[in-house]
Amino acid sequence: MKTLRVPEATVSRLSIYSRFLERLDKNGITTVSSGEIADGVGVSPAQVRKDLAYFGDFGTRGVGYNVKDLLKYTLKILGLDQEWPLAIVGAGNLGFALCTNRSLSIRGFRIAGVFDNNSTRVGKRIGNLEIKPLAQFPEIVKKENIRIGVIAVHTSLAQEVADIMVKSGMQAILNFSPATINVPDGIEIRNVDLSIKLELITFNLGLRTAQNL
Amino acid sequence: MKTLRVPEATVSRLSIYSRFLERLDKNGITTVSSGEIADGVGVSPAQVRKDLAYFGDFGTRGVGYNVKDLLKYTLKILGLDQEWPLAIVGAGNLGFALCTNRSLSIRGFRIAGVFDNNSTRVGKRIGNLEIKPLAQFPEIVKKENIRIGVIAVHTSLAQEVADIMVKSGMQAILNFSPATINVPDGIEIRNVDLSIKLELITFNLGLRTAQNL
DNA sequence: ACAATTATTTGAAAATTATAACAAAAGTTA
DNA sequence: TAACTTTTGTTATAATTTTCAAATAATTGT
Repeated sequence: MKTLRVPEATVSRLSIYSRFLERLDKNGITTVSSGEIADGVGVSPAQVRKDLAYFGDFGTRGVGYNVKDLLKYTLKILGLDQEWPLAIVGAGNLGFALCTNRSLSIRGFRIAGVFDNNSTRVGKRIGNLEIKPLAQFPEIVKKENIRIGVIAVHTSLAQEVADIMVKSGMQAILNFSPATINVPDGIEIRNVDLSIKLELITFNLGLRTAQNL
Repeated sequence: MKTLRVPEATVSRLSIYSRFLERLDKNGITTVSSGEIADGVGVSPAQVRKDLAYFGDFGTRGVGYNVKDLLKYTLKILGLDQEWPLAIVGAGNLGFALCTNRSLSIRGFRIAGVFDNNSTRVGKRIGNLEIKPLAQFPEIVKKENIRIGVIAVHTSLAQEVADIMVKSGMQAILNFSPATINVPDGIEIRNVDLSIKLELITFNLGLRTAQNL
């Protein structure tokens, strides 16, 4: 099988294209050019074509891309032609926000379990989901066939939670804490860091004032 | 002034090094080598040295880096030797989570204003902060000297909120909605997308099953 | 004081990623 | 049908980023 390596940045942009296509489709637009996609999401047309070319010839020269088809392809490529159940550990404010976040559910993610060890939280409900004690994590993720775990606990507990996730057979972990998590090879770990982007901003604003721009 | 361009990836990693150093310092460790930093945060030692070298010669050959000093330098470089007041628009679950998030405050960010147009939310308090109507945004950010706006509203309102932020003189915007935001040149926009990383995961898990790894 | 060791600097090489240019294909018009 | 326009897919070029390797500096132990 020819599995040419795709840059991660390309996959991330594919997510963005995909959502843009969703919007076009919702607005009844049937055809779109690389240039229009580029304008819509803020990249160059060449980039759009190059990115899509990794996965196949989806367009028609002189015409552009069929919105519905390309949307279907991008979703398929991203693995979003199926529902992905998630297990969130940490039912604090962030965990709560994630559970109720619409942009996740729209894209095919379903919160299938929320866990916490804080006794004031366990037993309470978020939507129609009951917060379970962490001890039930292994059992529930097995029953629900969950492969992706989400860490939404405080930094100091993050590694511990990750270990439990690994032991319970999670194949991928999305970590919202600023901690650096260690996992065995073969397990995918991704971090969403709330302050890294802010620090990128302060770095740049700092430069700006330094140079009086 | 010699302002050699620093890769964005380098700045992001600097944030990570900086937090690692904070932890070392807290544990009373005074000296650290590039290899130890590398192990701690999951990059290569060469990468650590190269990244730090953009900003100066902080290390001593044969010894390594002084933790306290390097921490101070990294914070300074990132602009975190001062407090940054933030204005959050959107007091839903995500906005609430951001307001109460400790990892932001630890790094010198202070939520100086929370805004919403939902009348069920306006007037309520998050901690010791009162949720204000969006109409008061221009006035308050001026008074509080806020340069960074945070978008935590639903996708459909994101651009509108960004426009208000720009008009009110924000120099940078951190956008938590999956919308693509357009801002004039000179204004910095950064996106934190909750589902892009998840879709990167599903892409990779998809490949994995496709190849039976 | 000197060798041995450790670990940074520095600069070059390699790899990766993005940009630009262009030929090929499809549709359109005369 | 032939010329023209549009827009893709692809190849080539450029820029960026990471890795590697040699040179240098400080420390420790003998």
